[in-house]
Amino acid sequence: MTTAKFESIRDLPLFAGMAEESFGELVRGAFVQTFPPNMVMISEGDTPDFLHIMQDGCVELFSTWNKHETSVATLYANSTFILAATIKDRPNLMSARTLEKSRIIMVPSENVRSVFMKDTAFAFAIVDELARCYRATIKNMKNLKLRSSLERLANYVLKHHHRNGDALEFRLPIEKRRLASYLGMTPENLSRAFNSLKPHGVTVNGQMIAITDLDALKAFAKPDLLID
Amino acid sequence: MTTAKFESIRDLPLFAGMAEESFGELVRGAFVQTFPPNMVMISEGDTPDFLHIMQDGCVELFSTWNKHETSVATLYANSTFILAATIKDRPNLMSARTLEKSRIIMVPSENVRSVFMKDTAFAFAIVDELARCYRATIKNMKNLKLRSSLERLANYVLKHHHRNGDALEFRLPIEKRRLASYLGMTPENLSRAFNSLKPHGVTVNGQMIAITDLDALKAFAKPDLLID
DNA sequence: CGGTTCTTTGAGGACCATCAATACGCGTGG
DNA sequence: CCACGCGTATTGATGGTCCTCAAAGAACCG
Repeated sequence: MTTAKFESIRDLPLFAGMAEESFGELVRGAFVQTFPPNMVMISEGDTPDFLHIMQDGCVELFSTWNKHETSVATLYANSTFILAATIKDRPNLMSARTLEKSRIIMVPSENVRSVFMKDTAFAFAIVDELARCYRATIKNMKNLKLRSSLERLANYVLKHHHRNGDALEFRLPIEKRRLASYLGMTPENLSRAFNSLKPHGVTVNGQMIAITDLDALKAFAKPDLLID
Repeated sequence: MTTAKFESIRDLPLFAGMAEESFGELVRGAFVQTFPPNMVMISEGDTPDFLHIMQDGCVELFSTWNKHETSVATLYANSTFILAATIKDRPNLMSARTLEKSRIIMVPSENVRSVFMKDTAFAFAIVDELARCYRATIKNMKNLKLRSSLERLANYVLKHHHRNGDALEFRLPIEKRRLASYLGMTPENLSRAFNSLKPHGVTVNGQMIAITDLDALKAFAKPDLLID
């Protein structure tokens, strides 16, 4: 069966509810591709021929304008991307590069659009995913516009504290220069910002982050359910 | 027929393709409400009971955190809002206030979700609208992260030049302090920024904006299809 | 082990926010 | 019609945040 090699994504929220037949039609003509690290696989402005689903690895979405570049998001296993561009059949607004060796399932955009019309469960899952991405981006923008860079960093530390099972010590998942770009600051400033967080209960050693005073950090960061 | 008073929205992209029966079911229990100017009708954190469709007037979406407020978007006739929150049945991420007296159609969120499951054309239209909003927000974020405040203002002027049929002179649609907030700056700085645009071919007189040198403005603003 | 990239630190400057004061616009009521 | 009050817009002075440039230290990789 040709769908066998795509079993690993069958249970993702985006596909779990759809009929077996629809899934078969969706992955017809799909293929798995492995990319080496640090490879730009999508450039903004391109028309999206494939919906991308990450099976394994790490991918950064970023954008460029007038010699400036900014990191928009970092994606890990089981993420889908350029869904919106695929659906609307419009040019991608962001570029994508691998940060590590990554295995990615490429589903032809036409399949997505045609199966969407036939399978209600799939359609609903797509709406759900789009709405989720949209809301995540709104949160991101609020974060940028309402907080200083130090506050953004503090909340980033708190968020990853939770993502690591409330561990008080964890490793940064990405390079600091990319974190800086994601947070809308320069690497130099990120370095200084980490130092400025020391009085608020955060110490840094290389990639390792340690929270020494969780209450102080929370008091400073003021995390918010409608942003974080 | 109860759908008569909703005929004005029947031709909006979101509803145009759906079956008459579905439309009837959608607007069952819907109603029109008129709000006075400067009234907060949605507060972030609220659960969305109604999809809002603006028939007439002007509404600002904004957000607040830690005593700071920022303007996210300004909506005019025929816009829908809080669609994502309605679909996901999650709390609103933004507040909404009227800037002028506004007439708004309130469609029960449950109707949206149930009709969505039955009417494929409606489902597709919702995906289209969500994808559009998502992409608009990504553009907004790129604008904020990749450009200086002066560049953002220059591109704002260019965009409204096009929205007004390429008129070289037009009236600002909103107060300057809201424009400042939308662009991520203070009113004082916006005032100075307008002055700084003079060498680039823009003069300001109250609410009136005049482009005196379109080429110079474009050269400075470097507008981009993937942002603007 | 040498080269490359990333990170850190310092000095200086650009950009932007804040505060304060004045000018402007507009609607209300005297 | 004018005076007044209120919110908005502008202008200047000042300070903070953040970027740029430069150089040194640390980590990574062939």
